[in-house]
Amino acid sequence: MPTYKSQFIQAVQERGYLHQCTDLEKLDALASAKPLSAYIGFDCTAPSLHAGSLVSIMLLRHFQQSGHKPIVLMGGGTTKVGDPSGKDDARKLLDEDAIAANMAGIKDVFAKFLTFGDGPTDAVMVNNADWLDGLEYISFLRDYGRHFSVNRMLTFDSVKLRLERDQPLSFLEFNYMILQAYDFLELARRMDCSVQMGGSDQWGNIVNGVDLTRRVISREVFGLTTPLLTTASGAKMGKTADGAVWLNESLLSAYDYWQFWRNTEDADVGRFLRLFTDIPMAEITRLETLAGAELNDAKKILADAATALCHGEQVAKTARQTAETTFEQGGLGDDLPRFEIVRARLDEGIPAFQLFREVELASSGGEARRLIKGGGGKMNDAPLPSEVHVITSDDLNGDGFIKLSAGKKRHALVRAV
RNA sequence: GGAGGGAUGCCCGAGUGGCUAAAGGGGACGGGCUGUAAACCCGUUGACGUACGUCUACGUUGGUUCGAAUCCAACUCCCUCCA
Repeated sequence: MPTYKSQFIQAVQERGYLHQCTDLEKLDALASAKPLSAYIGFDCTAPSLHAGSLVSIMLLRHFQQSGHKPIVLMGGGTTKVGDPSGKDDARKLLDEDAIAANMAGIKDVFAKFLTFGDGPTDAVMVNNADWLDGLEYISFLRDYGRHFSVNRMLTFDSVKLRLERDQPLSFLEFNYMILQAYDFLELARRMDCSVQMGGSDQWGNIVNGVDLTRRVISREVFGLTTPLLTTASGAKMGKTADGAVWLNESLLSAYDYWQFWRNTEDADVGRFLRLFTDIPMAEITRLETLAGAELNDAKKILADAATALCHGEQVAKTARQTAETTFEQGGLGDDLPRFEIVRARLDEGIPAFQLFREVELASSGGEARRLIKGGGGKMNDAPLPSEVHVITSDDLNGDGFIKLSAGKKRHALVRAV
């Protein structure tokens, strides 16, 4: 493994963030010589970022820790166009209100990973709507459109793959890469930004920005991409039972977030420790030599560290305690979802399938029935004899709770009020 | 503007008048094995009802028929070729 002069490239290399770079040696030399600015763009297509974006966020974090200035670019403008990369269908167009709401949800996360402020290496956040919204069509085409070759644009994966599969690509989406390229130029001008980073699916877009910046202002800027993350068994990274692994606690509880990392596949533990925690390399190297069941300890450390970054130390600790009481002692952790049921109803009795739906362990009565019939529904850790079994206040345990479980991992607590 | 092809459940994809809540696969969920892992094996996978059952569904709207995802008409969107 080669060694690099700059702390940043060294970290990027050894922790597994590097997929492609437009000129690694030169960027390394530059990064060791002076503080740089680098940006990553985030589109506002959802009310929160999810684990898939975490690689990018962590990359900015390392960048800052290495003494450089990270720029978070909110795609308030580009989101209106829609990135065609890696998709067969055009995303449905979001209106301005939805974009603004999404952006508000996304913004908060960054404060946990980066230090914002006015200092030389403090992170800043900008919104490309600031310069994209006011563009004038004809002058934009004349000034910048002439630098883009359609012949070349057609060869980029984001476009080529669509066309090859006979999937529609609107002219609107076709323009996305031009706007993203323009973003880079604009940031180079405004903030002396010299690096754009992003996921490997952004390579084409990034290269376009590098080219455009060179052509228009004759400045050399760099692109660096991270590998596309999948789990060792090939699944897309960032899914839980209920969907995406959101970073906002309002969409995914810290306990579920902790659980997500705790359930990492064996083969991914080392890789994830490098990418998603600040744990020193020497320690990681030691942790990943653990074998068999001992690897579970490494998974807990991974979950602790990742959760602490996103939700705070204390929250991570509580999540861990809940997991340990729930799984290792069969108890009731504090973080399990709780539901209150009116005592009178419970005295009367509620059919099991009905209660399962109410505590959100099943999304419909039918699903709850199937779950219980298939032996996956438990009350107070005992399998339910039938989906119509009536649950009453007699089932409350010594602490005044009824514990309901769907499978081994999903639990909820019911209390009478 | 003209000619042809297409739209099916979370996704892909079969199905050309009743036996179709719709083959098959993927995904997801549950069970088994384990270490809260992977791989593998088994099961489930529209909603509501304890159940015989009822309702909603094959792009949209109408029509033919005892009966339509399947036939007809119009419309919407997409693809291909021509102008």
